[in-house]
Amino acid sequence: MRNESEKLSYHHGDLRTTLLNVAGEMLHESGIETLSLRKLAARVGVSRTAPYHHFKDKNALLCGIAESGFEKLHTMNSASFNASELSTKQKFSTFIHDYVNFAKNNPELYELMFGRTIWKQENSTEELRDAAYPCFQYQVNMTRVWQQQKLLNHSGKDNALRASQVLWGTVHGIAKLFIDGIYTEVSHVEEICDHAVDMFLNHQ
Amino acid sequence: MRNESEKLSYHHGDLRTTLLNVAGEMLHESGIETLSLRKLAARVGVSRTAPYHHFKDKNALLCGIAESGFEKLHTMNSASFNASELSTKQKFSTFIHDYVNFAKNNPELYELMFGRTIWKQENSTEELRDAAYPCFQYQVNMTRVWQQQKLLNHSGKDNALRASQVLWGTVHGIAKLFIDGIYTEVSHVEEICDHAVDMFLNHQ
DNA sequence: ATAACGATATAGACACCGTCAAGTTTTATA
DNA sequence: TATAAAACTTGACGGTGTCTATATCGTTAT
Repeated sequence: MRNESEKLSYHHGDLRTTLLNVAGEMLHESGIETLSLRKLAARVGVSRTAPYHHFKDKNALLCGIAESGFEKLHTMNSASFNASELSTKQKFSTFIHDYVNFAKNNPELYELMFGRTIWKQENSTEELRDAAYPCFQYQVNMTRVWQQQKLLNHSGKDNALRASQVLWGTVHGIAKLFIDGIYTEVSHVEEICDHAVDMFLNHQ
Repeated sequence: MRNESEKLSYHHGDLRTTLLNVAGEMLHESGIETLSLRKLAARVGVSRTAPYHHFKDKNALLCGIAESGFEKLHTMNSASFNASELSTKQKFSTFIHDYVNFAKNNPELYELMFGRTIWKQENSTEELRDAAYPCFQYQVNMTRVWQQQKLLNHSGKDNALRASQVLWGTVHGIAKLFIDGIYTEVSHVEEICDHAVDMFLNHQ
């Protein structure tokens, strides 16, 4: 057990958790580009190489941060989808808005969660995939329900997987265009989301 | 004037163009993460700091590469939109497929063109913006025409800018999910695009 | 109680990176 | 032909991730 007076002891006590938390803070504050293991270690008050006893490498640490992001996103999605006071149409609209707003409010975390840093070239850890895949799958399940309820515009054949990939592509794309600085007028986010909802709904 | 026998002269002769071309090759070969000015200089056969006489910094070089990408994309978009043998519906479908395929076939270039490296924090050069903005605007113009021809599903009010932002978001998002390694089955690209077209078309 | 051991933390070193400053060589201009 | 400008060079600095070897602490077995 550690207490305040032992702060300067050789062993930190709970370095893994602290690293994840502080790295998350630094990510939120100044972005993934400037986040370095050395600065993280300095801020935590530990040597440059200490983090390597808790994470295989920088990538593993990043995966750890992203992991908690997926849990957060998954929780958010299921909360609105199970909100009994919302109509089906409202649930769909809420999904679109919530998703993009999640990205808007946690831009650096979102960038990390869905960026090539983690996913390109087999960089994702098994733990990360275990957190991410159920989150992806949940979106497919929601889409299936919306299709069954004839909520979405389409010509004939239903395909929940393909439709969810298009929907996800849309929210992901809108989010990315804002996060990466291509769309600069953040005030238009809600309007664009409203328009997306309108364009996908079946108006017959 | 330079010729083959003068390859080893002190002055390169056309270093700026060569840097852009070789950097473009290296980008295509192994991605933006591993592209360094030092390796580029070595491959061109010039000192580490020589590029700085033609580009303010690494970012300016990257903007130069991206610039040509936007010209290529703009050309592609206007070519299909002006193809007289295509129906309106076919033009819309071609836009969606072509856009995503452009990204699929030039993943690293696309990543650079629309990535935060360039757009975040005022990194884009004026020349880049002069190439990119007309390309963005063209997509708005195409969308306006599609709306006027009642091609797109929606409830009532037309808004070309907002609709084009949603469409762009969709193709951008689909492209990014593939490029960044989240969607791994590249063989499904065409199917997803077909579905996107179907979901956006007015089927009445 | 103490010896041994594994987990945790450390400093040193290496190979990269972008880029600044100062100096050299070539070309263009007056 | 003298001078200035443009193109290119080497040297240096501070930053990065991460490998290796070493030191310390906490726990567990004798």
